[in-house]
Amino acid sequence: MSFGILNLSEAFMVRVRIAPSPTGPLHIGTSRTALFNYLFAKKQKGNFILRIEDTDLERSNPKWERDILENLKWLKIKWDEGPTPIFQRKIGEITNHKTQNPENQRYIGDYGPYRQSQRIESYTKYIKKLLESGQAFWCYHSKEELEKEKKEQIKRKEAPRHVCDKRQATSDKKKKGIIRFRCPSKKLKVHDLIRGDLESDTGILGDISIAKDLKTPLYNFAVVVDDFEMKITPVIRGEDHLPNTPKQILIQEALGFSRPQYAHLPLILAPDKSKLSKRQGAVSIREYREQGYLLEALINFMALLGWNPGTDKEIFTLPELIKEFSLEKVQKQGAIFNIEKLDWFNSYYVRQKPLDELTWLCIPYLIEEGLIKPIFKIKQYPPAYGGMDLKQIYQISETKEEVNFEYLKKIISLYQERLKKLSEISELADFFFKEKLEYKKDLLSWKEMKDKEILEVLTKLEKIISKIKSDDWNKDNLEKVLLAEAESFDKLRTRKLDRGKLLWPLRVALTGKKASPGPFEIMEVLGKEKTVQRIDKAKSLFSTLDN
RNA sequence: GGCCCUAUAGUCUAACGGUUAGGACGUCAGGUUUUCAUCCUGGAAAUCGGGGUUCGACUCCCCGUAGGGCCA
Repeated sequence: MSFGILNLSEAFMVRVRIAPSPTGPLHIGTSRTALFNYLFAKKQKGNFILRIEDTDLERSNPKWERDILENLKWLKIKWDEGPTPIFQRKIGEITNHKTQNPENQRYIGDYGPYRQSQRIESYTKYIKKLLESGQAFWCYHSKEELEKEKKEQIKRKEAPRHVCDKRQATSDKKKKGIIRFRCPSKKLKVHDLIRGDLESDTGILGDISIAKDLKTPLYNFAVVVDDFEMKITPVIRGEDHLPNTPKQILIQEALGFSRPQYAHLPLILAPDKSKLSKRQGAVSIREYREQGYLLEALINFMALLGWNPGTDKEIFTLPELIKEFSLEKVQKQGAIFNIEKLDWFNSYYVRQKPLDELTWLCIPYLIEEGLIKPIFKIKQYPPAYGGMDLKQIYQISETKEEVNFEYLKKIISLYQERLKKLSEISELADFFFKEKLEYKKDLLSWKEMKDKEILEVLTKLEKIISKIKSDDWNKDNLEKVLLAEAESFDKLRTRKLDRGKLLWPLRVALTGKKASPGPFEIMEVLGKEKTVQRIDKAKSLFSTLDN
């Protein structure tokens, strides 16, 4: 890994990065920062880098790094560089049944990420340099002493900071110390691509800590070294880093580094306007993915949180975003994460999905709820005909019936317009997979219908339906026959047409639910036998009337 | 406590000194529909407050206020 010599085209290349700490799963905020960096890089035909800031060994965990990588890939935010060109996975390899989308497996990042833990030599080099020039020093003040100093400063209404009065050029093996940087006092002007000119007084910074020892750099120092060596510009990051910027610039200047451009993005806020955190609910991409939000919806939603194209267009694909994106259109104020808008985007993209793909995406949720089980059927052929063939089918858990993908696809098609998120499918469509429906007989009543009337309707339905031939068992024909009947049936009693008297009890008998798709398409999927069975079951609820 | 950032409907935002302050989500009403959803039509809803600058301010400046971030 070397950043020493860059050729000319590289020197002028836009290179941006995100630098998450692997201390938790990929956060919505981090993803949005990643997205903006990615869009900026791609628009400028530059590179986007992923750098894992894992110097805090106690809080870092490889499992979180894996989560960050996996979910960035799922979002199709691909990074362009890395030290290890090893990350290739076999096409078709499946890690998690919920990621079972053939699209995702075609590309898997070609590189591992940069990691701070693998760049210690660089940090040591520059810490030594500052120590030698006297711009940094060892400080051995105890926690108690620092605490006391701070309290007194607050009492005097001064900025809390440490100004060391016992600076040591070399380390003292016997005592536990820390390396600090002496911040020069001056007025510092910074131009921010989003916020404009900012000015601050660095005199109040004191002697900031930059490393625990020669091999353990602290955040503000490591960032400066990394961004310089990786030739990052502009640094596009969250607004929470704004106060760090002057510190980092002073360190840059002490080291003789060039200054990158800066762009500080507005924060994503919880509904109570505080910084979005775990306390307010789901904040990781993984959680949204598992709930059945589509990456298209998440990307589109995140892009519009703090950015707008300047037109009324709201629906954007990733390539369209790359085309339209610019930092000038990024907002200054924090944006509240509005889940209702996300839901709207998601239901939009669900409706746009090709049905095959949507079915693939929904099946895992049916499996997870235990409604169906995936099973493999092996067909044996003589060797000359290829030996054997593996076919995936599904078994309905309750009835042990075997159904194929096409059957599930028919069911999913009924819900394409009804799903806000994929996870809802099992609750909405469970009646297709149940042996017995659980519902109260009152539910069969449309408006003020009495038991006697309901029974009459059900009997009539059963009679008509059992006459329909299997060959004619399809939605259109069922609709034709039953609608005609509904009209003549109703005309006998009331002047105003009310098809509900026939269709509501029918639909409830089939589904056991007060809301569902229409009865005709449901009947088509269920088939004649089950349809008749279910009407019969509904009739049996009124058995006392019969006698 | 110190420093910094921000301010248009409930929410995301448009209007780069002159518009009946526009769009989207949500919400409400109506239509289509057996129900739900989709779809269509329509409605309610905003420039934080006070001073300036200007013929004219959502827009520029100042002071408040409110919210947020960082530091420990």
